[in-house]
Amino acid sequence: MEPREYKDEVFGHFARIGAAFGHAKRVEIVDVLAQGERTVESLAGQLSASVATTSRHLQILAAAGLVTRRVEGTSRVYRLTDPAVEAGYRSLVALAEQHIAEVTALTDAFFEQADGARPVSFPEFDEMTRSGHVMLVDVRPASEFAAGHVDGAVNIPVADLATRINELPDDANIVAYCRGPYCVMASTAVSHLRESGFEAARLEGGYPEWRDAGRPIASVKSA
Amino acid sequence: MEPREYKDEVFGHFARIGAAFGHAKRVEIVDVLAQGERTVESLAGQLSASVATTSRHLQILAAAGLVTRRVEGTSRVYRLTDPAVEAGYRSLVALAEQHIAEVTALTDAFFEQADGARPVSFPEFDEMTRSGHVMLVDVRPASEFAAGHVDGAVNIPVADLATRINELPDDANIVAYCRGPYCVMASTAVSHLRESGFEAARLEGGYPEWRDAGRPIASVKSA
DNA sequence: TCCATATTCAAGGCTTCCCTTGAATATGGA
DNA sequence: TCCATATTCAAGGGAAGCCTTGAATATGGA
Repeated sequence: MEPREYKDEVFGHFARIGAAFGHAKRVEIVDVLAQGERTVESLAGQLSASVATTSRHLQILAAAGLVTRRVEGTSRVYRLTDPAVEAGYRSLVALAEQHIAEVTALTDAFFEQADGARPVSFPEFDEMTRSGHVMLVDVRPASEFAAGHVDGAVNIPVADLATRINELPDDANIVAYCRGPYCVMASTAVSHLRESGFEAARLEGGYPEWRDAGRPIASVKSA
Repeated sequence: MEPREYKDEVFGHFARIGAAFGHAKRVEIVDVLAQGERTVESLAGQLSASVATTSRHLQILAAAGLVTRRVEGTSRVYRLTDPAVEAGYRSLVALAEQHIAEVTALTDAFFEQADGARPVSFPEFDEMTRSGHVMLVDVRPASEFAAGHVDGAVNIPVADLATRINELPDDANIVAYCRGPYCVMASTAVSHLRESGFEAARLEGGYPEWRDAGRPIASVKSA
């Protein structure tokens, strides 16, 4: 084999990984799977994409070795192959944040108009906790909460918020979080809560950022 | 802006970075630029690609914020925007090595037939140094050697090897290195040296791996 | 066995990307 | 000023990727 041929093959393999991250829906799949495993249909709903398209994207990710699956009844449950995939995804995001000014501008603008509130940083959250009654709400789906959550948080998935809003004390400051700085669930929850008369704000980072900062976490043991 | 629309935009930006890494030639460009800056023409030669194509790829990388350039006379000298780009590239490579079995298989097979010699690991190199006369040769181009090299190495670019072969002592064990485990220059040099009757082997890692292992390095100060 | 559910496959039309060729632009020096 | 050099741009053909639709496959339960 000629050196040129060898190089094209090796770099071609590297490029396959890059290309796997080269479509918005596939990046979103990785983002969601980083929180826990999912069936095809559940992912399709999350992505607002058809099941067939989602299945195709999952196959591309699987061909690049980024995801694997497990059969459970008639469903196939996909998950990230290993933690290195999430690490790779995070370095991709870091590059995007650093080099594409639009990402931060877009994010600031979206959340500004979505919930009209400045996010609460971790130190600010600590301060709020010391000075008053704060309730921390994890608005992700129950399965993600079970896989790992901020120690002391209460799980109220954003889908259930309307029916469970009576569980919230009137006098508390409510702080909501979800999957991370680009996840909109906490923002949606905050704007609903504010419309219902609560004091509410969104935590700046989500569960992965909290965990990676070495802060206390917990998970639900399966019975 | 609707949440779905926002997500598509943000993940679309992330995907732009992924897509920038989604072509073999572009990955190779990043690999080469990680060793030091280069002009378009010089890159084109290295890639065995036309200047126009290389220029186009560089523009795609620049649009993703991965490279920038500097004008020098009639040339434009491209470089990686910052060290985070190399870090991102390395995590891509790590994913490929871990998940695509073909990469390691291909690499082993290629070097086996290319120089027929097992590469020398860093500990083995230390052992060789202790027990006998070893000459370490950096076969990369002079500009890359100048930007940083293994402390104590001698620079003989692979292109000059034929004319400078008389600089090498007959009785030494020669160990060659270049840009890394996927770089073929050291392998080419080793097979030439062996044909000329020298004892020669290839170091398993290249300069970046040596440096990242915290081993002693040096660089040439510009006069 | 038969049906409902979950996923994958196949065909198509549409868009995007890639490379080649040849022309256009810009810079430095004769 | 004029030319040589280095890079970028523009147009066109060919390949690859994406999404939709509808059919095919596989599993669990009635």
